[in-house]
Amino acid sequence: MCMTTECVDRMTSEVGIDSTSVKEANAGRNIREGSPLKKGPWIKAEDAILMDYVAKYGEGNWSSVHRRTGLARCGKSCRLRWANHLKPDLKKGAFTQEEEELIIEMHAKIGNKWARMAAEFPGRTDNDIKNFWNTRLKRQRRAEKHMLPLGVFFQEFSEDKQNKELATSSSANSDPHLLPINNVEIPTAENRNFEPSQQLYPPGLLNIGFSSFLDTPATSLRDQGLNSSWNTHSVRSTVHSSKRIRGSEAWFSDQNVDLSQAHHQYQNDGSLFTQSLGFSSLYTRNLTSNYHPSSAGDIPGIHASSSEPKLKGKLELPSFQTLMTSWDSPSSVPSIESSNTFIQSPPNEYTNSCSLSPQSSDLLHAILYGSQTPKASRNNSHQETSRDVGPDSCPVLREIQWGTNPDAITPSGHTITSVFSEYTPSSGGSLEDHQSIAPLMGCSVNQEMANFTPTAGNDDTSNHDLFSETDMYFSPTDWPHDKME
DNA sequence: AACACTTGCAACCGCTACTCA
DNA sequence: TTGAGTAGCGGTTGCAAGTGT
Repeated sequence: MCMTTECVDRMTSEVGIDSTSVKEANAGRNIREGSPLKKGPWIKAEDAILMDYVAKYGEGNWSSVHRRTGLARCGKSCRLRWANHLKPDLKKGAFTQEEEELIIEMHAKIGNKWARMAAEFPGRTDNDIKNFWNTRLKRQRRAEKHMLPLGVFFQEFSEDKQNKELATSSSANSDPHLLPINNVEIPTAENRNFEPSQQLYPPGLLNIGFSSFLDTPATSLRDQGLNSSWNTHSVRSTVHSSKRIRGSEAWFSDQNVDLSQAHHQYQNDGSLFTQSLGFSSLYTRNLTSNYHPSSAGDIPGIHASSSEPKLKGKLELPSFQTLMTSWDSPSSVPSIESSNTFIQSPPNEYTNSCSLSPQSSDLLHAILYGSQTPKASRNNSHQETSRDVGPDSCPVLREIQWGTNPDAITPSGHTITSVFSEYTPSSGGSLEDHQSIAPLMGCSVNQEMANFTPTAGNDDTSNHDLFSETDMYFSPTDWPHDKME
C-alpha cells in the first residue's frame, strides 16, 4: 500500500501531526522494493510522529501507527524505536560500574534473558544490555584467539601426519578423533560434535566468575581445539542447549538457592574439576580455597572505572585468562559455550543451588575489568603488558591464584614469589621466558618449539615431549606467524 | 590525507507466546 | 479448538564513528 498525499493529510490531521513532517519522514521509504514501509535509521521527523502518536494513543497498538499516522514504519519497528530510544525514562550513556557488575551477576544466574535483566535496570533496555554483553563477549573471544593452547598449535600442522598414522595404527584409542599426546588427548578438527559436560563445572566456579571465560561458545572453542584434555574426561551431555535453558529458568526462579554452599562442597573435591581442566589439583586448590575476595576489592585498578583504567597494560583478557597468561601456567582451560551452558544444565547435585556466593563479587570485578578494554591500553606494548600483569604489579592476580599467601608452594616446590622473581620478563614473553618458568610450573617447553617447523622428521615421541603435563598457552609473540590466523 | 580495520550501537529478522474472535 | 493478529524476545547484521597505519 502506498500512501497518497490526501491519505496522509487526512490521517495526520486525525492524529494531530503536521502532514509535511510525515511526508518528510517517509521520504526515504522503501518503495522500490514494493514495500510501503521504510527501513533503516530513524530520522527526527519520524521520531516526532511516533512520540505524538504515543502521546495521543499511549503505548501499544503499534500496528496501527502506520494506519493512523501514515508513518511508513511497521508496528514492530515503531515499538522497538519507542522502547529503545523514545521512551522518556530511558537512561542513556555508558553503564555504570554497578550496572555492569549486576549484569554479569544476572547473566551468571539467568543467562541471555535480556528482557528479564532489563527489568532490573530502570531506564535500560534489553537491547542495551544485550549489546553490552555481546561487546564484552567479543573482546573475550578475541583474547582467546591469541591464546590457543599449544596442543592446538601442534595439532594443526601435525594433523595430516597423525591421521595417516592413526589410519594404520592398531592403537587402543578407538576414537579416531582423539590424538593421544602424552596422555592428553587432543581432539582433531573433525571432532565437531563436541558437547561439553556441565557436570564438570562446579557452581562455585560459575559463582566466582568463571562464567567469564566460560562464555565462549563451544563452537569457537572446539574449532580451536580448546576442549583438548577436558574433552576426554567429559561426559557428553545429550541435552541440547536450547532445551536446557528453559528448564534452568524454571528452577532458578523456583528455588531459593544458595550456590555458595555448593561451592564449598565442591572445593572438597576440586580434583574433578582440575582434572578436567588440565590444571593440577594444587593449583586449583589455591584458586578455589585460598581466594580471599575481601582483599581483591581493595586492589587499585580493579575497581577503576572503565574510563579511568589504573592498571597499565593490556586488560583485554578476561580475568582468569589473564591469570593464566600472566605466568603461563600449564593450563588447558576449556571454555564452554557460555555460562548458560552451566546454568542451562538440568539441576544436579551442584546446580540445585545457585545464588552468587560471597566470593563472586570480587572476581566479578576482575572479570568486569577484564571486559573493559581501556582504549588507552591499546597503546601499551606487549612488553608492558607482560610486565604489568605480573603479580607484583597486580596483587589481585596473586590473590586469586595463590590466596593471601605469597609463599604458597608451586607443584615443583617453589614459592610463588620466587617464581615471579625468577620470571620477570624483560622483553615480551619469549620462549626463553617460558622455559625459565616452565620447569617451575611442572611442565616443560621444548626449546625446539621456538623454532619449530613441521617436518617429516618430527615423530610422535618428539612431539609428545612438548607436553609434559598439559597443553600450554603460547602468547602471540611465541606463535609462528604462519600459524597466527 | 587516505585507507584499513575495529568497535559499538541501532535496527532488523525470525521465532514464540499471548490474546481474542 | 483454531487461526489471525499482536507483542515481545533473543540473535544477528549493517553501518557510522573512531582508531591505527
